[in-house]
This record gives sequence, C-alpha cells and structure tokens, in this order.
Amino acid sequence: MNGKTIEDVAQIVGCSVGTVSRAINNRKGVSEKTRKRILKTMEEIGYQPNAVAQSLTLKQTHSIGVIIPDISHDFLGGVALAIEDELSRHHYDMLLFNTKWDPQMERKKLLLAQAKRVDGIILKPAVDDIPFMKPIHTPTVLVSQTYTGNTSFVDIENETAGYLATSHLLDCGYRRIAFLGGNPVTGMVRQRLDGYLHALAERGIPVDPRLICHCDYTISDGSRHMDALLALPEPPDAVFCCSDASALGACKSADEHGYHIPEQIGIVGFNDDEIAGIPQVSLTTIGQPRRQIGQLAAQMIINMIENKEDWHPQKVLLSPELIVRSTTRKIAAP
Amino acid sequence: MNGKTIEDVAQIVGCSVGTVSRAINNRKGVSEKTRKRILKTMEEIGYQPNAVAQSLTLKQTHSIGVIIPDISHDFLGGVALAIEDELSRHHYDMLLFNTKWDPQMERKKLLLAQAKRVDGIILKPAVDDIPFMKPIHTPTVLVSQTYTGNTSFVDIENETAGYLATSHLLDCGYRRIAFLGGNPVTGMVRQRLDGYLHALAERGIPVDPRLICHCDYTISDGSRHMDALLALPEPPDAVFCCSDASALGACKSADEHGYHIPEQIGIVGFNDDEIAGIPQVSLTTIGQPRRQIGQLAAQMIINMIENKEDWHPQKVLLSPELIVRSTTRKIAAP
DNA sequence: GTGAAAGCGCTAACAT
DNA sequence: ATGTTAGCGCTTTCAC
Repeated sequence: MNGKTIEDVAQIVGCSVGTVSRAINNRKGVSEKTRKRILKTMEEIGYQPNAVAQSLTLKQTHSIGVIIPDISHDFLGGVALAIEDELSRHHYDMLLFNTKWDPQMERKKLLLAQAKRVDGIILKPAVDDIPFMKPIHTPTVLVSQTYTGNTSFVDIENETAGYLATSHLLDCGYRRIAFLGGNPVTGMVRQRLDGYLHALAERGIPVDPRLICHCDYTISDGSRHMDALLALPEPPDAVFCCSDASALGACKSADEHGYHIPEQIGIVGFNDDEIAGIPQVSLTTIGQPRRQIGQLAAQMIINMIENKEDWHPQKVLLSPELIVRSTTRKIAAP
Repeated sequence: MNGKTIEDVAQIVGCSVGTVSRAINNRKGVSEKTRKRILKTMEEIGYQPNAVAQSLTLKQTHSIGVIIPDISHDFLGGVALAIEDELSRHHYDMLLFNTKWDPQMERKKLLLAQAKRVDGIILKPAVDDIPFMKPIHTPTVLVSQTYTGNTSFVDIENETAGYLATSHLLDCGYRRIAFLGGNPVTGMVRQRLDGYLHALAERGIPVDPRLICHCDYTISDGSRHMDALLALPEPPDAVFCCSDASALGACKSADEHGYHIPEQIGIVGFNDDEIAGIPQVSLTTIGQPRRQIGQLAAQMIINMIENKEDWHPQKVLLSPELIVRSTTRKIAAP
C-alpha cells in the first residue's frame, strides 16, 4: 500500500495532522495560507488519503456491493454498467460479485460483501424466493425482481409485458399463439403468462394448454420446443417467447420446417438483447429499460444510505416496451 | 455498519480480544476448548470480522481494481466474469470501474482505485498509449493489450489472428480480400493488418491499398464501408473484419447488393461474440479465449501481490482461434 | 487558527 | 494458553 500518510504531509508543512485533515475535507478553521501550503504539498509528494482508514473512522466505505448472477449476461451487463455509472456520479464505487445463478454462491457473496462493510447492496437474486434475505443487515435493493417482502426493488411490469406481446400478435392477425416461458416457478414467468392469458381472454380467444410450455433461455431449447409445437395436429401460428435466445431458436425451427416468418408464423422475444437488433435477425421483442433500471437502483440505494432515518421501502415498476421489428406481420391499416 | 466487534465476542466468551483474534485466524495458541466456545459465540451473535479494520492493520485489502472501458461489452463482460471467478477462488474481490473508453475517466478511476488501496489493478486501457501508467504505484496487469513498457499483460497474438483469417479466406479460394480494420493508430489493428499482409505476401497476392480501410466497430459503419468497397471497379470477393459487428454490417451490405454469401463473397469477423454464433448469422470469425484471458490476468496479479520480492514482468500472448462457420466457402477437398 | 489526543476494530508482538 | 498493548491512518472533539 502507498506509504504516504497524513503525518508526512503535516511534517513537511510543519503543522499538525488535524490541520491537514481539516484542509483535506474543506472544513473551516484553516487559514487560507496554510490550506494552500497543504494542498501544494499533497500534490508534490503525491499524497492520497487512505480510504481504508477513512472508512474505519467514518464507519462507511462508500462502496456498494452489486451481486448478480452473471456479468457477461447481455441484460445484466447493461444494468451493471448503468449502476456503476450512477454510483460513480455520487462518489460510490462498485464491488461486483457473480453468483453464477447459484443460491449457495449468492449466500457466500452476500456474506462477503457485508464483511467488507459495503454501505449498501444491490442484488439480482439467483432464484425467486431469496432464502438469504434474513441475514442481510445492510440496506438492500433488489433489481429485476418483484418481491413481496419488506425490501425495495426495481423491476418491470411483467404482466404488462406479456399482455403487450400477446396483444401485438393478436393485432397482427395471428390467432393460435403459443407461450414459450422459462421456469414456471418464477413469478416473472407467471406474471408474463398472466398477461398472455389476459390478452387472449380480452379477445375471446380460447386457451389451449398444449400451446403453453416452458424452456431454458437458450437457442437450442427454444428450437426444440418449437419443433414439438409445430408437430402438433393444430400447430400455433405465433409464439411469444420469454427470452430472445429461445425466440431465435423458435425462428430457426420454424424456418427449418418451411414456415415463413412473419407471414405464416409470428414470433416475439424478450429483452431486446443485442442479437435481436441485428438486421439478419430483426426480432420483434419486449425491451426492458436497462439504463433506467440500473440508475434507479443506484439512486435508491444511495437514498436509503443517506436518509437512513425515515426511509420507506420503495417498489418501482417500470414499463416494458414493445419493439416491433420483422418477425411479426405488419398490422393491416384500419 | 454492523455493530458487533471482536470485543463483544471476547466479553461474552470471557477472554481477551487477542485470543479471539487468534481463534478467528486459526493461529496456534488457543486451547481447543476456548476455540470452540469462541466459534460458537461468533455464530450465535452473527459476528463477522470487520474487513476494513483488518485491511488497515494488515495493509492489504484483498480487493483488486478492475478498470475496463465497458462492462456491457460482450468480450469484456466475458473477461470480467472470468476475472472475478478466479479472484474469488483466491479470496480476492473485484472493485469494478468503467471508463467508457475515455482516457480522462480512466485516469480518474485509476486514482480512485488506488485511494481505496486495492492490492492490484487489472486494466484494459481505453487507448493504446496509456498516458497514466506513471502515477500507478500498485501492481498492475494489462488485459487485451500488448505493451512494450515494463508492465505485465495478457493478450492474443494479433498478427497471427490476421494471418489466420486471411489464410483461411485464401484457402477458400477468395483472391481479392479486403481488410476492414478499426482505428489504425492502435497496435492491435496494425498487428492484424501485418498478419493480413503476411498471408497475402506468402501466396504472392498483390496488395491493393483501396481494399484496406478502417471503420468503427459497429454494424452501420461496417455496412457503410462495404457499400463503398462494393462500388469499386474491381470489388473484393472477401473481407476480413476486425469486429463481428462490422462483419455483420458487411454481410448486410453484400446481401443488399445482391451478392451471395459465401459463394460470391466471403466474410470473417473478430471476437466470436454471441451474435456470431446464432444460426441466422453463423459468422466465420476469430475467437479470443476470454475465460483464459481473465483467469490468467487474475492469477498474474495475485502472483505479483503475493511474491512481491523477485517478480518479473510477464508478457503472455495467447493464441487466437479460427472458428469456421457459414460466411466462408467450404475448402475444396484436396 | 491550530495542536493534542481519543477512538474506529483489528493483529501482532510482548508479557505472564 | 492467554492477557495487554501498541500501532494501522484517519477524523473529531476539546483545549489553547
């Protein structure tokens, strides 16, 4: 660690450490003259206050633990970027941990972050029911997770998302719409399914349980499920997928089976990952405002920290956005 | 911050803080009996040693500053994941900073990381000539950056990469190969260009300067440059792009101009981003071993830290990998 | 305006 | 085997 201490500065300037400290922190009670000398000396010897010592004294580290399943994940990476950006703007920094979707790992990193005495935690849980909420004694906000407990979070309205996607498909004239969800145990998927059912009911379209299935968020599994769907006696003419990856798989499968997209089969994905936007794919999808999600999460945690007294859990639901591209038919002019 | 201190534990157990400290750190000199009692008590009151205080005492924080341009970047996100994974395995954690490709920001974050007294820094520089190397008084390793100075780094052999890509194109029977690089000021691009020229020279193919151009790593700019290339009196029949994004743009342009890929035009990209692998794209590309890059960088910084005495800068060059997919012709059987 | 000193939570001698 | 104590580098009273 860097050798220079506040004492070195004091010695050179010929004053006490107290005075140097006051100068550093712009406290009053230092003559303009000595303040100048101190600042100059600091510059000269390249002195930087030791943040560790400051943390110990002030009882705050100015760092936030960000605990997410996988930073290389397109959506989560975008959120993390926005978080760090906003934190940085407020002079906090980000201790980043990956859980790799493993609850045990999550627990471990949660403990670690607290041992490091982070001022706050931003958590994207690996699973829905967060078994480790209890031992967290640090201000926490959840991201991309709706939570019924007494914890702040920021998420999107997944029900609306499902409704939006399905309604769009309906608007395009598709009638047998399949739902390709993820793990049905997650609230996220159930809510999107609710939205799907809602849209169907609204138009009086009957629900066919065989059209509702659940798959991994991967191209291969999306493809596999679409194969099965297309083998049905009455195959779907559209599918709403809960991830862009599975949507791509569905596209591939439909293609291989000789169906034309979007004429014969309509497909909408979820997340607006980079892959969705490229011209060769041009996937109609539901976008989540990553930038805003990350920024809000950061602001919320900072507010929690800085207004410790009177702080009420804040539950923020953002609106998903339908991004129409080329995997759904043009809506006929009215 | 969590209230419990080592003193609380000592009080409850009825021993001194020294003994508790020894127990925590598995030092000898504690009877099995009291060690048990201490451990149990810690568990009961949920005591966790304050890492900040430990850092101040031991003069090491066990955290590594990772400073990169953009965590949401496909390649960098993969590297960062690998870094955190390996660090975590060795009980270090990761303070992550984004510079957004801005050297001023880089400088700022570099200073910040050092103020936090990170034990080491892993840096992916925003620009080639790292103007801020001097004020770094912390062990540092560069990632994805070849550097002539006295600093360790891990990168790939970019010359080989350029050679590999171009030779493959040649093997496929393409003869007028364009080079779509990025900023020509960067060593990375110049080295890839060297590899390109090398491969051409080896086969006695003349170099046409009009076929060498530089564009942003975006779909739109790749597309724009390909348009221009295709408008040439003698357009290229293949193009080696320094990013997958520009390669995609090139594909799109070729497509729009009515060229068939790979029959009439061959295209190879760079990085093996997620977009390259999806079936609709299936881009032939050059892959970088992200996992290994991150892991090595982490191991190198840890070695530097833990063997401070006698440590020689280590310059690691990894091999790029040619990933043949569908945007280049099958090589004719011999 | 400035100095002296206590204290933040912990570890590592040094005693006992 | 266990207790005591001096730091680690800083901020903040409290005197002067």
